[in-house]
Formats: sequence, structure tokens, C-alpha cells
Amino acid sequence: MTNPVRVTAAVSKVLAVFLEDPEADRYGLDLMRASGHPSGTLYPILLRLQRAGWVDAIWEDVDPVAAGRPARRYYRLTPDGLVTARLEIAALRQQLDRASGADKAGVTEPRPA
Amino acid sequence: MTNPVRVTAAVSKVLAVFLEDPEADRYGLDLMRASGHPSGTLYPILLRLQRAGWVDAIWEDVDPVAAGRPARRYYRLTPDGLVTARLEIAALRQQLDRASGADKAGVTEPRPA
DNA sequence: GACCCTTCGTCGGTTTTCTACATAGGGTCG
DNA sequence: CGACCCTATGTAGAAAACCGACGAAGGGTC
Repeated sequence: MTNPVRVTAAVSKVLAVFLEDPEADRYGLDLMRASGHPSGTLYPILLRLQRAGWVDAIWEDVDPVAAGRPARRYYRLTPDGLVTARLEIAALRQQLDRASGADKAGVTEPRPA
Repeated sequence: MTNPVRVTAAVSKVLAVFLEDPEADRYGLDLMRASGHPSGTLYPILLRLQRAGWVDAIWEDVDPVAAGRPARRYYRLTPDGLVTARLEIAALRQQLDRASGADKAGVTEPRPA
């Protein structure tokens, strides 16, 4: 476990969504909307994250007929994945901050102090 | 011009380096060291950025014999590329900030205020 | 001549991304 | 009841991106 996962742009978006609320259970369509990824991008990423042990998945325990919709598959960060994701995202942010921090004409931030 | 460029993780690293000092001329080896990319990653990215009109390139006007090294090829952001790069990087940063901002236990930042 | 250094790239295999499509039940409209 | 959209899951296959290895070309050193 924790075998190499390349934290690409698409992967970091998914991790960022998870980190918005690390306690929350998230399902596929939900993650698609929140990350902006199409299913063909999202599900392979979720598979890689699961294989790496960063993410867990469980089937929703609901009767599809009673609920009026298919059962969802809920994904959530493992404790391990939570720690690693935070580190990865922090590293990315630092890199981007270095870029816009050295730039006088800020686009969004008026005062860095 | 300004045809679609996918701002992947590797591309954003290159843009971030350019934004550290948008006035500066940068050459290949320099960008390789600053971005951490191997040549096989960097040069294709520079080509894509040039084709999109985000980056300009000119050959250094120097006598290789006198300088004791091969001439460098200098790359720099176009005015258009500067604007676009800033927007892209700002968007990425916002996304990452939302992720760690909603998280109580901060990893690096003690006080966001 | 053999070797390393700087500097520019390209080549080719692996990994990642993404546009379709597949599946399956439910609801709606005419 | 057939055509169509909605929620859900995911796969298939091609295009794109990545990156280690290599090549080219000159300079210097031993």
C-alpha cells in the first residue's frame, strides 16, 4: 500500500474536493460535479487512489426500488490518505504561492501582509 | 493562437517559474532546474506554450567560442501569456485554498487572518 | 582517445486523460 | 408502449502528456 500515485492536476482536484470536508462520504456523481471531471477521468482516479490505500469505498445500504435511484458507492479518505493528501496539496500550494507572491501586480490578493 | 493548452501539473510548474519574475528571460537548462522537469518533459511543454502564443523564444546573440558554451535559447511570457498564466495559477490556487481552508487542522498556516 | 560539461532537443514506451458508450432501473410525455 | 431523460455505476479505446534515454555539437582536461 501507499504505492506510487502521481498527483497530477486531475488527481489534485479530486483530493482537494475530499479535503473540503474530510469526514464527509462522497459518491461518484457528487465527485464528478465537484471536481468537474467526466466519469472517464474520475473513476480511474478513484481506482488508483483505492489501490494506493488513500481512499476507501463502500456500497450504500439502500433498496434501489424504495429510494427511487441506483445505490451509490461512497468514497472517503483513509486516515493515511488524509495525511498524505494534506501534504501533497500543501506542497502544491506553496509552489503556486511562490509564483504569485513574487509578482507585484496581484490578481486577487490586494495585501499579502 | 491561444489555442487550447491543458494546464496540467507539469505545465503549471513551468508557468509558476515564469511568474516568479515575468520580466526575466529564461533558458532551457535554467527552467529545467527551476521546475524540476527533465528535458523530455520541459521542451514539449515549451513547444505547446509557444504554439499557443503564451511564450516567445529567441536565440541568445553570443559567439559560442568566445562564451565557452553553446548559445542559449531564451524563453519568456508574451503579454497575452502573462495575463492568462496569472489567471490560471490564481484559479488553481483558489481551488487548493478552498481545500485546506475548510480544514480545521491546518498543516502550514497557523492563522489565515 | 576517452571522458565530462553545457546547451539544445528528439524518440519511444508508459501513464493519464477524456470522449463515447454500456448497463440498469425509474419516471414522463404523447 | 415507445421514445426519451434522469440517476447511478463503470469500461473501451484513442489521444495526450510525461519522462528516461539518447543524440548532436562544441569546449575543456588528462
